[in-house]
Amino acid sequence: MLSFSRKTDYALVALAYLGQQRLAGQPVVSARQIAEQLKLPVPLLMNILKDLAHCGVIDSTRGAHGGYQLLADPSEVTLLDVVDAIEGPARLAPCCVDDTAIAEVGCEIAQVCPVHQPIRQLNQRLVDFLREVTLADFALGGGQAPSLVSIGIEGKWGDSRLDQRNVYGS
Amino acid sequence: MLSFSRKTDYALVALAYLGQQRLAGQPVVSARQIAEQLKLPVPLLMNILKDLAHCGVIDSTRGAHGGYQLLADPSEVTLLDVVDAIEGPARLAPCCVDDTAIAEVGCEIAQVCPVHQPIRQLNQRLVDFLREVTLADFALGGGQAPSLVSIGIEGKWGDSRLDQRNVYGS
DNA sequence: TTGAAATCGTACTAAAATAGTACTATATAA
DNA sequence: TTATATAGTACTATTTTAGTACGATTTCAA
Repeated sequence: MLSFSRKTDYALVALAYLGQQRLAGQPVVSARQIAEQLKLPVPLLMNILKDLAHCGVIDSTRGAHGGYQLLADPSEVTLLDVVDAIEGPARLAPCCVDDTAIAEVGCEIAQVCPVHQPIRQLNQRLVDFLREVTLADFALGGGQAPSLVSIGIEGKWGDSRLDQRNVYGS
Repeated sequence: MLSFSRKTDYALVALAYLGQQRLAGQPVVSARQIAEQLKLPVPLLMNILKDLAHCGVIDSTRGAHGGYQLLADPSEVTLLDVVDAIEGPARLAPCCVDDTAIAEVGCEIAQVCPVHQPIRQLNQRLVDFLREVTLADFALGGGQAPSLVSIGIEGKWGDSRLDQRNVYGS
């Protein structure tokens, strides 16, 4: 539906939290602690953090007193990195990326399809956009969110809430 | 997955086709004809066209010799119109639009969530972006695609293909 | 060396959204 | 009156997403 998956959503919240904790002098945080603070299901969050670690967005330390921490500066981590880590390569349509897969499937209207090229161009703009936005834009006190304030919308903090993340049940 | 649904995809192809037909002097086209030309499942395409007509993007004529046609100039129809018609209001997360629904659900981390406001701002940028792009950008010969060529990517037409739309089986 | 706390990897199940179908009613033109 | 077309609605199947489970591995500390 042209929206982030809930997992990407969780990832952003978790990453913002990691950013806060680093500023507070406690860079390494366990999945359990994050989940408890943000009221997220623990095993799901663990999977998300695993993905993020696997893609190099965060660093993981095993064993007792282990946990996760931000690797790079928040302004170095782009929204594209996060989306790619959780949802796979961002693309408006399969044909925007996966040429071989298309060939396999064999789209019959190849000679007719009027939207292939425009959609690829759109996709490129989307990707560029996702690369512009960084974690610093999502972390309280972690930056001035340049690419966000540039649109002239500056709501106040404090009445924040997310959506239907599963904080009301299990 | 931050992508168009297949139905939106079909909608864009169909709309582009309607644009072509109008230029060719045959503005009114039946769903069956569109589906045959573009190798799309007829009943599904009909549902899509119904949605588009319902939202005023296209006009429908019933009865024999009836069909669908573009209402406005392609440069007047935005990508946001199409996405809204097919997928409902575009939003990166539920909390970007639906404040009452959030209240019902009752997100427990309201006082903590660090990403609510940034995501809403992002969403606003996305919506603005979708409003910039028009059908003219998708119709062959229907315009110079200003918002697309502006990124400097101009592939040639002709080797177009879409993705796994169901053109290879039923 | 043992136990607790943590991540790693993988596989599985459940739920939700999407894709696609079916059918009846209504309108229009010949 | 018949053929062709959309309107509306409801249903089913498929795919994707969300969430769970579990055994293995690493680390620290007693």
